[in-house]
Amino acid sequence: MNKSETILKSSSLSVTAGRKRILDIFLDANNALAHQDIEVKCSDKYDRVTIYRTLQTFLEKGIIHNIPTTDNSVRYALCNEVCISSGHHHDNHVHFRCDNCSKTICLDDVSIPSVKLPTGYSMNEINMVVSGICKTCKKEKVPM
Amino acid sequence: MNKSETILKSSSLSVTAGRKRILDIFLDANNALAHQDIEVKCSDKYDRVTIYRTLQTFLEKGIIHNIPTTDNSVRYALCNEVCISSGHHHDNHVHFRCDNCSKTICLDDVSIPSVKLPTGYSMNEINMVVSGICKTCKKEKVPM
DNA sequence: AAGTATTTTGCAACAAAGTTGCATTCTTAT
DNA sequence: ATAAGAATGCAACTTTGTTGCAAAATACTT
Repeated sequence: MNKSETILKSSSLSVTAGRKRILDIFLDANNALAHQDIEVKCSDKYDRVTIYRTLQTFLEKGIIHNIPTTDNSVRYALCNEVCISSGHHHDNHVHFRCDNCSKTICLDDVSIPSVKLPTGYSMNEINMVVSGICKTCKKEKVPM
Repeated sequence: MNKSETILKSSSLSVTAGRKRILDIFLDANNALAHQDIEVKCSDKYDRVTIYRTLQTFLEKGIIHNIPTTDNSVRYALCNEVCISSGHHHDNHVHFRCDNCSKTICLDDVSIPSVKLPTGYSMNEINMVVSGICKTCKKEKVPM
């Protein structure tokens, strides 16, 4: 039983070829993926509608979390073990979006600092997205 | 010369009825607006395409800024005077999205705390969106 | 291991959101 | 007042997202 299968079972989802495939795509990726990215990688085998529904299911089960964007193309990334095993979100990390390669990644080690809201507001979730130049792109520009 | 006209002129944009209207909608609003919200308020008079282009122009001129969302419907809000007069963004405030009324607002007085990125990353912009229950919705639930 | 109930999937049809080119209209500057 | 340039509306189109339903796959029971 491979990893994707284990995750699906532990989230009490039935194991189907499509779900395994999509989950594997996430496991292989080193950055957050938009619906579009997934479609490109497997629309030959799985229907667009299936991808929508699968992402929705994964979100609800806490297998992936979404990252807000400013360009109407929400990104999704695998949650950490804690989220997956508990079935709900514990993510508290900063996301980074590279202005150069436009990849979005989870900075698992950078946690979101707390903020004090004005009186009367109560807080549920915090989302923080930093943009700039990523490690890889910076390296590629400094050479020689 | 009213406010919208002043803003347009100071951003060196030509003053048209459509731009004035859309800008007035923002000036009147006490929360961030999605394209859809604007369309509802004026698609009888102005074409959908014009709204897209106007928002794009306002963004580029630093009249409005966009707020990332997780539901593929970016919100826009007026920038503060500093942005508008300087022609580029100086926003550094936290945004709040109410889970109840789903309005998004700028918390102009809450500034985004700084974060330390891992080595190799350089920072350009930070975006922070907090969700929870807003002042107004909380009040409405506590009565009697 | 077979049969059945339940879930998931694919398809089709549709609705909504966003884009592009071009002719017309409006602004601005002279 | 006019001419040059910019903005708008329209049409056509592409992309993105949604829904209902029949067929297929999965999981559960015995």
